[in-house]
Amino acid sequence: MVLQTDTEQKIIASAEKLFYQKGKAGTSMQDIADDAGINRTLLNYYFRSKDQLFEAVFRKAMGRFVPNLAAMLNSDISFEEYIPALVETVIDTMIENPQIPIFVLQELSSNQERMPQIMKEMGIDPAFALKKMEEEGVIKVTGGMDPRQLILNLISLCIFPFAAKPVVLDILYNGDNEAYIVAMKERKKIIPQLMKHLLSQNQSG
Amino acid sequence: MVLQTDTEQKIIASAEKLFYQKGKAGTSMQDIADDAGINRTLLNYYFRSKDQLFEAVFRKAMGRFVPNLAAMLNSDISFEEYIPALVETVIDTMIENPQIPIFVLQELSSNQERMPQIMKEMGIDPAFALKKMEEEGVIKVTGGMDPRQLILNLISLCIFPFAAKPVVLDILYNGDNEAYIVAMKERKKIIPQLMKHLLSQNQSG
DNA sequence: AAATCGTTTAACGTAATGGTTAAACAAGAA
DNA sequence: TTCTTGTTTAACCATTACGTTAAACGATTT
Repeated sequence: MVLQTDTEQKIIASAEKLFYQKGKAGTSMQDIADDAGINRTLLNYYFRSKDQLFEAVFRKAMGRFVPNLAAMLNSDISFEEYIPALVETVIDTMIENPQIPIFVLQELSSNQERMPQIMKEMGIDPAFALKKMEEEGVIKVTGGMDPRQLILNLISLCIFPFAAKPVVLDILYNGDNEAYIVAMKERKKIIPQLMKHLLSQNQSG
Repeated sequence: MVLQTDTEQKIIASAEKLFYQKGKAGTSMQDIADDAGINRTLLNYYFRSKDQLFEAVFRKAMGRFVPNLAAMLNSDISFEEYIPALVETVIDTMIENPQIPIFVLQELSSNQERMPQIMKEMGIDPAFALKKMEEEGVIKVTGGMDPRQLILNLISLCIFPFAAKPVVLDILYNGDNEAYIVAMKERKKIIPQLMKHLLSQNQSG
């Protein structure tokens, strides 16, 4: 069952598309079947229930960007050095899947119990990561600024413009998707610069 | 009908709570009725349909933070001067209603047609605002950096930490809501500082 | 040809949802 | 008291959703 059949892939693709757009409750099994061009019962053949299908989609979505963050939090490399590469991969991932952030956040917000467990599954141990940051002197480096604020800034700058894509696209870029993408790619440079300043400025201050 | 009856307020309160948390499709009229402690039919007495009830909640939510942004975009005061006050009010609003961002973004993402119209209703004319920014020399001030990137940074830093509250709270603050709030309030200072640097640095460079 | 296995479909049952209708109820006005 | 008006409820209808069951189909194997 490791190798997915054609139909199975079509189902997942349609489920992703629709769940991302309309959410779990807003998408019916029929919708997914129609989009995949198959009969509805077939869904239950591959995934016993809507819950299971959704779970598959959700975990796949989480798996797309959590590892990046986990890698940073758990990395040996210094925080500062890690930033450019992290930003690059995160933004590239987001360009390909701009709907994932709000999809995940919406689900986590309506189903908060599940998050801690998932985080651990995905290999994030926040307490450990924070302790390590302190040991590595990130706090010193930032001249006393809470490193959590630093992380928050970084993540916010990377992800929000995608979470708010419909709004941003419409208001700031007049619906011109090309221009939007170009701008997002520009941010690969802008954000590390900004972060670098944040670190170096406080270091000397 | 301007003055809301007690029951009507209870309904709105429950509808907000549930729509924010579970989304439109994820919330049934029964859920809302139960939460408000009334009979389900009563909902249709006050709001003819679920659509109308949702519409009321949605517009109220939009009305909570769009005006702030609109005010900035349309303000006479210079961009730079405007920032601290804007950040303060936005963050205060978000602290009170942390679920609004993803609620609104989710709805806009699954129902994109409605946004342009709503924006105009709310008094935002993006083309005008951008043109005005150029005239005011924001581009000059930022030394060529696209002012849209500036806005994007500002908004991202203000809103994302709330949009991702469940995650942030759990991972960075160990579920300690007090600490989370304190951190969010700290950002009222952090963000304007950061923006100020962004402007002044590029101005002299 | 017969059997087997993976795939696909049609039809069914149950439960939940949204919305309507008509009736009960309470309080104040005539 | 009676009437009226705003509020609340119970019962009902049509639609939709999810999941199951049993049967059909097709290709490969025996």
